[in-house]
Amino acid sequence: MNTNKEFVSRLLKYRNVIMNLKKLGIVKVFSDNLGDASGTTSSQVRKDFSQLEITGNKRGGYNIDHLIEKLNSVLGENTSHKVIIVGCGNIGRAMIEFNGYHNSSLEIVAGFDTSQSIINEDAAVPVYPIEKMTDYIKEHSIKVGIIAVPESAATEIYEKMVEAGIKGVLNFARVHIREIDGTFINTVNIELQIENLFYFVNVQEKKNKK
Amino acid sequence: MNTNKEFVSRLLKYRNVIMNLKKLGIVKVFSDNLGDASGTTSSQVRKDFSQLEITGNKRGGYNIDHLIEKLNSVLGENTSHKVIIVGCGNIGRAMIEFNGYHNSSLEIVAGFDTSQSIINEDAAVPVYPIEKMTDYIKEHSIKVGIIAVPESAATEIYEKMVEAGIKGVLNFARVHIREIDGTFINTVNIELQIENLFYFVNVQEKKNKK
DNA sequence: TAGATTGTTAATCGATTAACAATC
DNA sequence: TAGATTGTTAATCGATTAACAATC
Repeated sequence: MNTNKEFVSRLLKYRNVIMNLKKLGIVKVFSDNLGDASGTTSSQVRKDFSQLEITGNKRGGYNIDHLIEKLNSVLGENTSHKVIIVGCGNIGRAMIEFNGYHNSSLEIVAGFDTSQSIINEDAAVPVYPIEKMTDYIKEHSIKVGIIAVPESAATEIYEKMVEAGIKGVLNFARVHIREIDGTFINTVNIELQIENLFYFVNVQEKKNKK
Repeated sequence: MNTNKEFVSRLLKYRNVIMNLKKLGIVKVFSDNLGDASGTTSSQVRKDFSQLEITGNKRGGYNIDHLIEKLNSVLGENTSHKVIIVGCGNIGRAMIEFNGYHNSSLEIVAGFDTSQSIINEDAAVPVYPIEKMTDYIKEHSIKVGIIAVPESAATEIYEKMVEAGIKGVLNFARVHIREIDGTFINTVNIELQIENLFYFVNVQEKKNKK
């Protein structure tokens, strides 16, 4: 079975769309609709489902409850995912607040920082000094962490996290971190995304002028 | 020539790495090092350069100044990119602040929101009521915008932005937005990334237990 | 039934990788 | 020279797409 990142991300998108449809009272869905809503094609949807041995009805599409059940058994129940965050500057703090009122699957349970002025161990989401990170990860069996520190510190923090037992990292720093065996890194590089957009916008603009 | 997103993103990464090397006083770089630092392979680097007709020296690698010049001519100078942001809640505000002290290529010039309490037209980065968005985009010829509104509002905002003249959008909302012809959307879905990590971490954990 | 949609196979496509001759 | 690295070609790989028979 195909198990790459893109495949899993598509499955997560499908589930997300389906959950929204369910809220609207919809009972069945066609590969065509699901493709549109997920930004892919009907072929792709059917192919993916086929790999998971999810079957539909030749004319009636896919039953939503059935889909959810199957997707959950592959993806795991969409329960809350406890996560810590290192670096509680702008992005870090935004993530913590985002966390609070958005009823998502993501639950940030603690933050860590070096700056004395940011530390607040009594907040709803406590922010501890970085020295306490290793113990916290071990005590709470944290498996996934977010890195929101400056690029110069990212690799070092990553290594410390992994040493303490973290297996997955979402990296907001603007450096490439080399994955340690048995761990996973997803990188979100906002500036790169913006620069990427400008490239395509500019190229098109030049074309149009011709 | 190859012009997909991944290709352009690699070029941007190369430039970023090279700029850092230059700061360190380094004059030439090998495809091997550049691959490592960008999270790709030496083959890929040489292939990419070959497509851009960037040449190195059979034993001496690539001259950094030469590389920067060539990359700039393809990617455009890395000057400041003026951007607006719609939705100034948590993520939006974080982006605005991030913007301030990080000397990056990204410059957020204005924010827009519907919430009266957030609006502040006199701030360093002013936040206007959403009604003023269209005029602002036209007056300042803004080409790229960030969407940081709840998913229910994302598509509508996108369409308004495009109508006003925006060509590229960075989307933080958790929905797939269908691209209007001639425009570009990059999506950053943080929750999806986290869920994606948990999937792989969990799969591995199960494997290890066996 | 006629029409629509699935499920699956084969074709396509393009990106990545490997390999190695050229050459500094 | 010997060794290292580029530049390019060909091979590989896998994901996506297209197509259509099966069937509800």
